Amino acid sequence: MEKRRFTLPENRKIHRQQTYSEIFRKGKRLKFPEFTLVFKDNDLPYSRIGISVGKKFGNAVQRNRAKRLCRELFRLNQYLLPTGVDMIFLPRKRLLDAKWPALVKTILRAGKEIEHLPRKKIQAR
RNA sequence: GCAGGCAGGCGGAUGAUCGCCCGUCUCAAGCGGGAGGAAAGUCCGGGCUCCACAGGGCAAGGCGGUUCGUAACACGAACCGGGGGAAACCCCAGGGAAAGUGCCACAGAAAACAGACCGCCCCGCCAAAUGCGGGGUAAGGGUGAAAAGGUGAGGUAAGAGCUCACCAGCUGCAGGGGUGACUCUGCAGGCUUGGUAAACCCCGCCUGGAGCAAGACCGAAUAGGGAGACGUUUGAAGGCGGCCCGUCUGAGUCUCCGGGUAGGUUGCUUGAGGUGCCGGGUGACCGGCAUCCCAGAUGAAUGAUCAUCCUUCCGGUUUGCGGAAGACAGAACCCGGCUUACAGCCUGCCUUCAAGG
RNA sequence: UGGGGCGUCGUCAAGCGGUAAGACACGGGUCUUUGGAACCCGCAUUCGCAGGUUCGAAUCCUGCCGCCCCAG
Repeated sequence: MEKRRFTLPENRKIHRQQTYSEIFRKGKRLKFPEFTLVFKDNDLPYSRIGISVGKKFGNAVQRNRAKRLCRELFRLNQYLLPTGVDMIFLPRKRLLDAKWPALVKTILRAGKEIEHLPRKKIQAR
């Protein structure tokens, strides 16, 4: 079995404001108790991650923790999630009180739902 | 021991696995480093950078006991003065109200060039009392946050700093102490001049403006500016081609310069630096020597998971065990302060009370 | 980073040193067979919070807290 590396290079992150607005405009949304996920197909051989946490969420410590948890969720489960998808995490307040196994469960369920949706689109074409 | 005051410190620990950012010439590996006492609020003061600037004044804003400390401060230290507390100790924007102007509600006679409601006293009118009129007075009354020195004696028609003694306070002078704020003692004076300047104001002192998104450098694509060269029946340039010839298209093409957007680089971390020892100073702090290099991100790193231990709580209670929680809070150019938030714990000194020796 | 503004009853608000207006809403009452309307009465001892100045502070000063808006 090939040894997999759980790294997160710079090009797996979404940086540009334009990309964010595009995903928000054209992407689909999935709501979970801990966070909302906005996602859209990209034409790349890998998936990318973006995180958006507003000022209302809390102070800097709480915002940072939310971002780091989301990033770890994506990084550690990147081979179990569909490829070629841009996804933006919108954390909710409950994320900070959630337990790690529950979060993993949620992200895997999200991955399955995403995988089913684009296939329908491909078949329709 | 209880209660309290002051000063200072810590801010969970260790390991494993998977990651992130920076440095080590580049990539990988390896190695080294990777949030705080407040990093916070952005309330002051500086450094640094750019712009402006002969000198002086005004305006505006800030500060306000004194002397030190400091790069500087609105900060700190010591002291002085005032206030609070039984004490340790704490608090104070703490210059000027005998330069001027304003304000002081209600109550009260009167709230500030002093004044007269009730009183008290004298005189006149009336036979007398009451009453009325004229005058003197500021002791007593009541109002108020605040009422024109206090007490006693003399004095008087009644009284009054009108006079005297003592006390409080003011001004001036002299002397002693202190660098000084100030304080102590003595003498003289007028007898006493309300509060408010975080009301206007006066006096003294301070302040040029912006901010690292400062500033510097590199710089696409597209559009456009300036200069020059070669060209438009004597054909520049481009296509075909390794190149020349040739042939086709054909009116612009090429070079240089300057500005400059996206973006990138730099500023960017060695500094009024930390730690230890010694010395000076009551202290803030300063000096010397040794030693250390300790985050530099930029759509923004410093994390996650799992163990073991520590602290606290709950169930349980002999131990064990099971479960939960671990404050406030995240660097953004860098320092010095101030202010605010903070679970729990530790250390030293001091005060009061209680008990014992 | 720099600058500006606002917090007063449940809501909208006036007041800017001397007892905190008013409107709507709400509660009670009068009137009416009942409801509405009208009228009367009631409704802010934390004026965002904490200190200070003053005899006295919503108002003046200082420090916090929250919200909103600009500029680059």
